[in-house]
Amino acid sequence: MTLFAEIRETVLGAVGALVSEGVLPDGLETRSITVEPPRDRAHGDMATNAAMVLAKPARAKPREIAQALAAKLADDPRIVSVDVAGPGFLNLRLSDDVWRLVIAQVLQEGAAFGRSATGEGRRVNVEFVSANPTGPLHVGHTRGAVFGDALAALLDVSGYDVTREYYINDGGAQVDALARSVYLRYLEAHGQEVAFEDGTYPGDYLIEAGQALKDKVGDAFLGKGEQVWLAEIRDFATGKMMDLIRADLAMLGVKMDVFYSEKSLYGTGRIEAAIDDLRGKGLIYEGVLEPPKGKKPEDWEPRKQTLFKSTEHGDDVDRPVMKSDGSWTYFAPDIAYHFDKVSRGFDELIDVFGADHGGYVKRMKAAVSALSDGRVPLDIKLTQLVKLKRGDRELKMSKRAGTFVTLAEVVEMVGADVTRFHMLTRKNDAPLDFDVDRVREQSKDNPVWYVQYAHARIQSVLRKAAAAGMAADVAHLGAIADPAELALAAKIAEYPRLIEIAAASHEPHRVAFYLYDLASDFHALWNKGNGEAHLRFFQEDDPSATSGKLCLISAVAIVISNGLGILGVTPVDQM
RNA sequence: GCAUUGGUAGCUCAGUUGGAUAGAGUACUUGACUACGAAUCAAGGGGUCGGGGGUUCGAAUCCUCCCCAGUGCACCA
Repeated sequence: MTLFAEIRETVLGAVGALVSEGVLPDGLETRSITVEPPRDRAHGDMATNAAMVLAKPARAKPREIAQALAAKLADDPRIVSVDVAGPGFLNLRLSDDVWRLVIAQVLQEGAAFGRSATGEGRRVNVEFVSANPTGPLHVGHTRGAVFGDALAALLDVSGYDVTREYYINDGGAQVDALARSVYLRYLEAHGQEVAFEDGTYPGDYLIEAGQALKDKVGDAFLGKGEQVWLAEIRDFATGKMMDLIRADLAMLGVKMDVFYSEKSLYGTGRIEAAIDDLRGKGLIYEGVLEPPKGKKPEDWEPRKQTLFKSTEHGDDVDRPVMKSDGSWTYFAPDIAYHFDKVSRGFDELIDVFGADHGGYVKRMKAAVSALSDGRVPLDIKLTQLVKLKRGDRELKMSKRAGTFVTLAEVVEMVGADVTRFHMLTRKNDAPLDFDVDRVREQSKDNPVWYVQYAHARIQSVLRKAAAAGMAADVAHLGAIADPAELALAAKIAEYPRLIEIAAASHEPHRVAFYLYDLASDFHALWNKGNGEAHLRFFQEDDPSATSGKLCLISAVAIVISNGLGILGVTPVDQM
């Protein structure tokens, strides 16, 4: 339980006491009572809205309830003062020892500080990246990869049982195009002149695959028709591309637990089974869709299709699962795949998509809702575009022109840590500028360095103290006494709550912003030591004060390290 | 036309899920190194939270209607 939750229990206890005394009526709804840090620290350490929330149902004035609660709360040894403020806020000031205990707790728990059991071991599947196996990952995929991985880590520390999963789109027409492209490279490896037509992939990255194919099959496919080689080259090529993609992910430090093949759904009755499940629920029918209003496709004509009644589960129109020629649409295997996820017993599903797939969200949610009878929630997180820049120059991405920048290139330029952190300095659904020059800057313009610098500074002090034979010792926590020091401790105390909120909202970027704030508070305290010598962490002539203050900064370092761990960034001891 | 994501300081963006006088960074101005790492810090100005209406003790946040921008819109994935 976080410190805030503990104090909230205390507040609820005070409410209960007033109920039993008859001051407040019984049966009050207390769910919306919150205890949180006040926006302005001058108001105190924590604030609760209890009196205002209870005022209406209790038919009493908020400030009167607040007064009564204040009297009760003042009895708690951890609370040194309670003020009624504004419309009925209760501002609590906590004893210094509360913060010192938090520091002790951080030192004791170390890497476990901030972990919680709020997930209650629920099984959650996070599907992300899932790029087509037709080439290396580019910067767009990078954002999805970083976001998904950090979200998975966030859920992991919050007590969920997390599976990281990649869906390989190896069943559609694009892998046929890949196979044909590799065949061309294969011919090239045999010294033939080839031309890459529309619908093929002209990228250089397939040259190696063509050569490898030649090494494997020799001249067996020369002069042969597609029916001879297509299936085999398709498998060969997608295998090669997945090797490439795995290597890209490894560069970023992303490890998938499951790679799930779309192809494995075909010819195994699994798509049929999924559709049958929907049919059994009366959600499959033959019908003709209305043409979209406004912009009508030029070749539109009424066609009878097999449709999924997704409108029953919140979609805007019903969606085709089978084409008029009797083959499956791309949506059918996706339904089967999510049916499989539900069948595997996950309690929650998360899909991370690029923003260009936003139009796909409702039908996917409808499918999961129908397949699981509303039991399994599916959250779909969209990652917006990344605008890659170098200074003022935008690096335009064009697949056709072959000028797209790969994940590997970005990581080689700036490193995995910088890439990961920077990708998380924006909310997932806000566009992101990624300036390869700026992110390498070593200044506070650059949040990565700023946070890393705080960590390195702390290690520097710890090294210096160690050389003088001093180390952190919780026996001297009393040395943390200045308001500025206690404020930093209070910031540390917010960390577990921040993690809970970030996990609940599926928003890892909150961790990055928190770390920046924490680093900022630390740097501020450091500089205060320039003017006020007693605030310096290392006191040459006072070992006991030093060992107490070292506890404080060690705790900062631990929290930075834990937070960076969630983001997948390695803290540095020296810069 | 429909759906969807955005619109917050000159610029780039947060905003603790409905809380108090809306915050950072950047830029600009002015200060702090005989100093635990100045790769840092402190101070200052800067806002009709796109606009109107509604819900209530209380709205950047929820509802509704407009405006602007990105994305997507039957047998392609």
